[in-house]
Amino acid sequence: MGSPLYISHPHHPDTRTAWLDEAEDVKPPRSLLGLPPELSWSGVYLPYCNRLAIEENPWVLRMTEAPAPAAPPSRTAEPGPAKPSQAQEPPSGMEGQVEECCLEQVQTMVVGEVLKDVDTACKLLNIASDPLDWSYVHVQKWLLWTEHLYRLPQVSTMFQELTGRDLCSMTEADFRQRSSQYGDMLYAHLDIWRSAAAMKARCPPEDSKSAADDDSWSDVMCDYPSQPIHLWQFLRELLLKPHNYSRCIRWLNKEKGIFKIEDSAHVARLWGIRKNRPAMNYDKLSRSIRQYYKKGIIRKPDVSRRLVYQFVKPV
DNA sequence: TATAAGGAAGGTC
DNA sequence: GACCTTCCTTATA
Repeated sequence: MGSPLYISHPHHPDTRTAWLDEAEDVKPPRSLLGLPPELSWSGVYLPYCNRLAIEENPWVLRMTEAPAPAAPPSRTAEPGPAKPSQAQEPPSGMEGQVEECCLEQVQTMVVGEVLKDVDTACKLLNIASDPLDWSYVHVQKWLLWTEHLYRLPQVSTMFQELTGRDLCSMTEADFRQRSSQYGDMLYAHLDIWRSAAAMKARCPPEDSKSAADDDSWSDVMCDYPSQPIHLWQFLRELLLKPHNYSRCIRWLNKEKGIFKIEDSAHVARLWGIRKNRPAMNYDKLSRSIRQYYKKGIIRKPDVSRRLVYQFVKPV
């Protein structure tokens, strides 16, 4: 694998370890999200990398390469932020090496998760991972996706007729000018994507593959190269990413291929984004699923239940 | 009211 | 023609 990333915060040195120490249920300051007080945290659904982006927001998330492995344990990508361990008794000898090793492993793991999440979104949206390669349509897809993930109001209209290159050339102030409330969040999110793209470009192919391939996801994609995705494939892809999508669709019995759509509107919206069908809803999506009955791809389980379907050929 | 089932017509590739 | 998408009616929990 290439050089590990060091994710630091220019003004809040504790933030990095703060979110590393958090459990699954990370709750960034409400004010940073611009969340109305009536919106409960249970309504905020964010994949790992997006929680990361929001956790840092509206500050700047910096992803920089760590120095060479031989660097001292207290190394940082830039001067200033001191790690929490420095405020305590400095570890020495074996203990310090173990701590440093663990920290690097965690950092590598986190970066891997970020890369995987970006990779997942790229495949679901069918867009390039590098924002510089995005067309107008790709930018709108990414914006719709971001709106969806962050439960933002419609902000994509503020960024119309922009290519990815246009977007990348914009400053944070430009983003704020177009959306005073969410511009900084979008800017931070885009920054993560750009950093991830830069990382992928630097990593050897086998490394980027290992970072972005923890299950049969890539198998699904490789089985159907450059073909329009089918609904059943899309659903399976969501199911194969429980880390990100278990709140909207999940296996009830993976061996038998039985799954349940937990949030029909959410899944329909994801499918609509993927297919550029803004008017997609569960009524239409379910009609498409039912077309699979005759084809022997999906059926209702023996004991029919609402929103529960079964792949005829389990994964 | 939301979901399920399926007919019918039309669009896109 | 395959694969949806859209719209529709009817049935059910």
